[in-house]
Order: sequence, then structure tokens, then C-alpha cells
Amino acid sequence: MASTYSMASTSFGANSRFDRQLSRILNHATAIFCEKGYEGASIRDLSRASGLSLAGLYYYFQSKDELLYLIQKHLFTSVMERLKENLKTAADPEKRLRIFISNHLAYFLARPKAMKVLSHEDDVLKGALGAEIRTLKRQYYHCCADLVEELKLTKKLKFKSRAVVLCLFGMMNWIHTWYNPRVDGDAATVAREIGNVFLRGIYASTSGR
Amino acid sequence: MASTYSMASTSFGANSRFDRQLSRILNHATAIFCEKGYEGASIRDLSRASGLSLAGLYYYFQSKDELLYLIQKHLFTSVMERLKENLKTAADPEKRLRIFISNHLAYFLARPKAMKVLSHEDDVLKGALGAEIRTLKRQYYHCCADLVEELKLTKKLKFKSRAVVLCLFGMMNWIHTWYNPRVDGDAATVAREIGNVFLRGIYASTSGR
DNA sequence: GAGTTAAACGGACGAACGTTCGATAGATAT
DNA sequence: ATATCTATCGAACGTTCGTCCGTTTAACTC
Repeated sequence: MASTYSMASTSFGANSRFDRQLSRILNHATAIFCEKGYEGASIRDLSRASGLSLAGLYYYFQSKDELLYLIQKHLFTSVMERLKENLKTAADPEKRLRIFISNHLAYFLARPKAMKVLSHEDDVLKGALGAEIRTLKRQYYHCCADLVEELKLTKKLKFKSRAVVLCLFGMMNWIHTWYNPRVDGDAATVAREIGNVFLRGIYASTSGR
Repeated sequence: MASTYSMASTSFGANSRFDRQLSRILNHATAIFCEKGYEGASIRDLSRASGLSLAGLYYYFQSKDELLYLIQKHLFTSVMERLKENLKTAADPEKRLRIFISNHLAYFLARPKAMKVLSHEDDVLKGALGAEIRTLKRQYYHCCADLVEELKLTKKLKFKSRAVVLCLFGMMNWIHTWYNPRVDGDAATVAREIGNVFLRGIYASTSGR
């Protein structure tokens, strides 16, 4: 009974055979959770999709909850990892915020199904697993909030930080409901457009109304 | 067997005793769908919450699907009704767009659970019921898109209309994940803030980048 | 090639699911 | 007083659910 998991960079990270198979299963699970929702998806759906038996699947995880936990945890740690790497290349506050936006969109528009699972099954997990995911999410939020605060101080802007940061997340995360690469261009294009709206939106606000 | 429903203005509209009871049930259903999600919520949960038996509930609707349909349909028609009323009071394109935003937020921040059900259970309805809801949604989207287009022409602005309209919806609809009236102020306050970010965001864009 | 571990399986468990049937109490109409 | 209709109920139907037990095959190790 293998009970520790290792995570690498691409997809769900694969070293040993166990990791590779688990990765395959998590990818199938992501697709199914995306299509039917966590509650609407059954382990039997996953069994059909992955070609493994019901009992065979349970060799790789302990419960349906843990399945969702593994997916969400991997996504948060993975996008955060890339963010930290990308932020090293710039010191200018505006550029750094643009990097956050393009990192977020590049990562999640390349994984639209994962994006939906992350934002749609946001508060499904209860107990310890849910608490851990919420912690990761809060860390990611604060990365963005810090960048906005940095910019705000540098340019002496005036706005409610909480509100505008959550506006930015709204613009970015709502995308999974409408994005079509053929109509809307690639991730970099959308990142530039959202960055434009957001930065102009907060730049003009040096006075009250 | 009663098979036609009437809808009035407040909550779920109540004329006859039947309508009043149906309204009560739909309100309970909204709360439960909000808390557990459509798939995760059971008719038994609704039975417990409403104090009616399982079989007694089915006197008021034909299926769980129809329950969700009734909720979503009422919300769309109801918010649209108010919008049209409110738009009568202004002719200036910018004011009209601000009215759309404040109408949307006033309506949905007063019904946070309904807001979540509407955006969270967006694509669960299949078949004819789902198609009808999607039509209502498209109409509502176009109301907003037309207002943005109006403003764009008047002020000779330059941007991808589709992208910015969906950015606006993103900001507005993401709110159900974070809004706290004690921290973030009332609906009018949030509407002003989002309106500021959005309008400044699109006003500055008369050139390409 | 014997022995051990890893990986998968069939088949079942009890519980919960959406839905329906036939019965019934109260109200309304004749 | 009788008949009809509205609103409700208990009890069950057939499915599907997540999970687990015992066993078997496949893959290494020595």
C-alpha cells in the first residue's frame, strides 16, 4: 500500500510507475469532474474512463474526497511554482503585476478543465483536506494582493485594495465560462486585455470618485 | 393536478395558496442548492427543510430538474424586469451602463444564495429546460453588450467588446465568492467601485496597446 | 524458479438517491 | 349529505452510490 505521492512539473508529475498511473487517473478525474461536477461524477464514471476496475482505482487513492484534494493541491502548488519563477525576471511593480496575470492565464487557459474544477468545486472539501486547500488559495491570493499593494504605494494610488484585487480575480477566473481560443486569441492576448482594463482602471483613481 | 405557475415581483410571487407554498419551497430549494450544490442536494434535504413529505413535494413540481429550472427562470426574468424599469430613467450611455451594474448588484447581493445557484449551476440543465435558461441568459448578456456598444460608439473608444463585456460580468459575478456586507459596504458602494474600474479601464483605450 | 511485493480484479455491502402509488384528511361545491 | 377537489402522507420501487473484502495476476528479487 503506497501512501506517499511525489509531484513534478508537467501534468501530474510522473516518476515511478505508480506516479505515472496516478497521474493518468487524476487527469481522467479532472475531465470527469469538469464535465459532471464533483457530486455528479461517480467513481464508476472514472472507472469507465480510465479502464480500471472500481476496486483497482482505490489502490491509488483512499476516497473520492482525496481525489479532488490531490487535483486541487497540485494545481495550486504548480501555478504558484511557475509564478515565483516568472516573477524573478522583473522588478518594476507594473510589470510584476502583468506577470501575475499572464502566468495565471497561461497556466489555466492551457488547462481549461482543471480551471473549472478549481473554481467550481471551490468549497466542496470539508475538514482537514478542505482547510489545506483553502490555505493554498489564500497564499495565492496574497501573492496577487502584495503585487497590487506594491504598485499602489509606488504610484501613490487610492482605492480599496481588497475590492480591486477581487475584481481582478473575477475577470481572470470567470474566463472558464467563455474563453474560446479561436475567437478570443491566445492566453497572452487575453492577459494583455485584462491587464489593460485593470491597470487603467486603478491608475485613474487618485481622487475619491 | 396544477400545472401552470404565475410569477409576481417579490421573492417568488404569491397569489393563490398554491403559489405561496410553491414560493416557499423554491426559497428552501435555493438555500439548499446553494449550500450543497444541485447534485449534492437531495429531495430529502428539501423535505426536511420545508417540513413537507417527499411525496408532498412532488405535488408542486415534476422533477428535481424542473425545480432548478423554476428557480433560474424566475431570477433571470425578475432581474431583467427591474433592469428595464431602471433604464427608463436615464439616456446618457455612461449612466445607463452604471445602471446595469448597480441593478445587477442590488438584485443579486440581496439574494446571495440565488446568485450562487445561478452562476454555479449554470450548465447542469440539459434538454429543453436548459435551452430556455440559456436563451434568457443570452438576452441578459446582450442587454449589457448593447449598453457597452452604445458607449463605445458615443465616445469613439477602441477595444474588443466581447472581451470587456465578459470582464465586466466576471467582476460582477465573482462577487458571490467574496462579498461580505460588513467589510465591503452595500451594493451601491460595490457597484460604484466596479463601475469605476471598468469605465476607466475602457476609457483610456483609444489607441492599440 | 521460489518467494515476495505491486497492481488489479469481481462481486458484494449498506445506504442514499429520485420518483411514484394508493390512501386520506380537510375544504368546497352541489 | 354527498360528491369532488386540493393538499398531503407513508411506504415502497428500482437504481445508483462510495467503499471494501478476498482473491488473482503481473512483476520484481534472490
